[in-house]
Amino acid sequence: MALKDKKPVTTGSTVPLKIGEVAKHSGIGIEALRFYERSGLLGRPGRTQSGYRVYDAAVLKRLDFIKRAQVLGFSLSEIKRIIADKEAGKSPCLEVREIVRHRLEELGERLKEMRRYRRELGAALTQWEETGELDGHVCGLIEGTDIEHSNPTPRRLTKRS
Amino acid sequence: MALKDKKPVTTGSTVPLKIGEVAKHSGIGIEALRFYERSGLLGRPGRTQSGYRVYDAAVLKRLDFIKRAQVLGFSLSEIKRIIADKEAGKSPCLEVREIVRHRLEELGERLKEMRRYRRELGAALTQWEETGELDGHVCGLIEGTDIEHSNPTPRRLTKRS
DNA sequence: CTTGACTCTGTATCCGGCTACAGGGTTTAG
DNA sequence: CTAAACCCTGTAGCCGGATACAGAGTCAAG
Repeated sequence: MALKDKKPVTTGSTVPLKIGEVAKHSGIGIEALRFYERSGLLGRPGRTQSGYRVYDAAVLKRLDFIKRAQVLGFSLSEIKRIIADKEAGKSPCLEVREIVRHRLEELGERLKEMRRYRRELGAALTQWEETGELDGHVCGLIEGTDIEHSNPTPRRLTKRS
Repeated sequence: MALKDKKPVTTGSTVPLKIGEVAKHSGIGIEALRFYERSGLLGRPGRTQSGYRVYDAAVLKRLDFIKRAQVLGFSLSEIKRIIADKEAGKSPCLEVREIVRHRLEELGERLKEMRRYRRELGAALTQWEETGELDGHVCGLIEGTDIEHSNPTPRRLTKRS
């Protein structure tokens, strides 16, 4: 206690954050942070002698990246690979390129599909908002399978059990 | 490679498909079909006296709808609501409109985000494919948290059991 | 009749991504 | 000194969306 490394700070920009603070600033939740750590997304943080995690403010950027990537549809394990490659100093993200390119393609396709569908939906929407009726577009897609076919519960004519 | 129309396929007349056939034609898998049924997405099909499910070919359209909706990010329970409303003859999908409109908005936003990010990623990709180096864009997003802060596992200086 | 493909129900399992909780230690303000 | 507010580990649970398997009945061909 005589020597508290509490806040010499100042070195670079390493303001030591405890997990709760990280949670607050990142909006990610303590449990999730630990979960990320377990999952290898964060790289283990420093510890105080008593075992408390101490984070460098930079972790916030990382978390931000993670969130963004997630929103884009990257899975945690992909994100992990991306980060791992980068971290490992492995030449500029060899497989990351793969992942990214791949994602990019998928992205493109989903974009197209979504746009197409959006048009469809949007059209149907306005159309039936005006008419108060829909004729076939969206709900037309549902159409059929008239749910009311079943026999009155013939469930067990045979004697099972 | 249409369905075997061994029977007059006139209005709603049930070309009886057994679950396996439905699975094959829809590409959805027997277990999943039963799961959907349990989840209320399909409305219970007819049964033979022996209890086998008998589907009307129309179910294939429904399944198609489900798949499409899923791809678009609708959850099964939303899809269920949509279908339920339609089925129930409830006036033209009142809440469906809500759902759809809502989705539409979300869709729009995600589209924008995705496009933005795609640009970023794409840019970084080509750039570092040319230079063989990346300088900051994508991987720059990762940046920081230099993983190597930890003390050599100081894990438990205190004695905790 | 026998066999093999198919189906039934019910329960268990998986995966991803968290979240909760129990049962402790630590820090700090009063 | 004490209590509150943190933090720790470990394990369990949840939700969505399936998937697997066991154990039994059914059906059609040979």
